[in-house]
Amino acid sequence: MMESAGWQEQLSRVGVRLTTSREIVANILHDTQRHLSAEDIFIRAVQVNPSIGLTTVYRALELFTDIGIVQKFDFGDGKARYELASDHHNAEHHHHLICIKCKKIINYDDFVQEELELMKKTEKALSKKHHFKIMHHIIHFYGICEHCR
Amino acid sequence: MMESAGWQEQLSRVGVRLTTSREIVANILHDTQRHLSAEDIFIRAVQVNPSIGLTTVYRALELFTDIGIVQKFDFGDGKARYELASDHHNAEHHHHLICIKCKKIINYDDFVQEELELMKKTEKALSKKHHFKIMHHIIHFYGICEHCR
DNA sequence: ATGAAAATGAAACCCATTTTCATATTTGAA
DNA sequence: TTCAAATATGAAAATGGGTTTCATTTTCAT
Repeated sequence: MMESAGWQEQLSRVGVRLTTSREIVANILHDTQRHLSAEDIFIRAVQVNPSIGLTTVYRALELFTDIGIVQKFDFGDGKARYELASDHHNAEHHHHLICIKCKKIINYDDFVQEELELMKKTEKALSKKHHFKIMHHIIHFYGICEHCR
Repeated sequence: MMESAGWQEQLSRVGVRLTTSREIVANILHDTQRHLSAEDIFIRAVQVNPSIGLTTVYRALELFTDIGIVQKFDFGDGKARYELASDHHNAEHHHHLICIKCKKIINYDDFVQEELELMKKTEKALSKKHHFKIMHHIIHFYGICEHCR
């Protein structure tokens, strides 16, 4: 998979070291479309380097989230999920549809164009009104999936 | 504040008992504009009835959430927050602006009209496409507040 | 009033995440 | 290159929301 390009520069720009652990985590996120938990990522990381620790995975994820190359989500099942931020790499802007029964998560990107326009407008207004520097937004739809009816 | 009206009927309709614990929790939620955690609610509940247990508060909140009269949120600070659902009682439809540093939460209701239209359209499309029965949605904006810059 | 069903409280438990701390790795200055 | 300071890592222990268990109490239809 050629490029997980970008995150390296991002790290060094922030003055943080480019380590193999971090590269492994970045690659795992880069190579999936799924919504992985820290443990999911850890399990995959161990395949690459059996000596990696869960703690390190957590730390890499926290770092990436702080820098802004990863977005952390809570879908209500008690564990956080991580995805590459939508404005990085090959990740497309999208949102989530969550089944409140089985917790299945579906990505969708319908109406993103309209949504982005409205969000941009809203962001602008909110920034001004509340003096916030807005970094990103999330939209979650909760419902019951076909299978759980 | 006169009525926490509505929740009683809602409970009995679902075949659940109307207890004083539940009333206390419902009233606390009804009387605040804040975004209370289970413990916040517990602390206030104890003022009313010192013998109430934290467990009971959690159970009432879970029940209310399941029934749909309360909405549970995760703003990323490790504890869930609860609000009356926006289509009940005196609660207005609104969304949240969250400071990623100090975790302050601000309600906003700008552009809700446009937002609701877009959301309705999106919900319809998503329902059809993914065979989901959509119950509700959330929108969170994350950024840095004036004070934390 | 009364008993079966449902709700409660305290304590024990669970489990994702964080912290601690001793060790190892990286980097830049000499 | 070499070395020391800064940074990163892993294992184990700790933390802390939230949940489960179980014995007791409350509710409500009869």
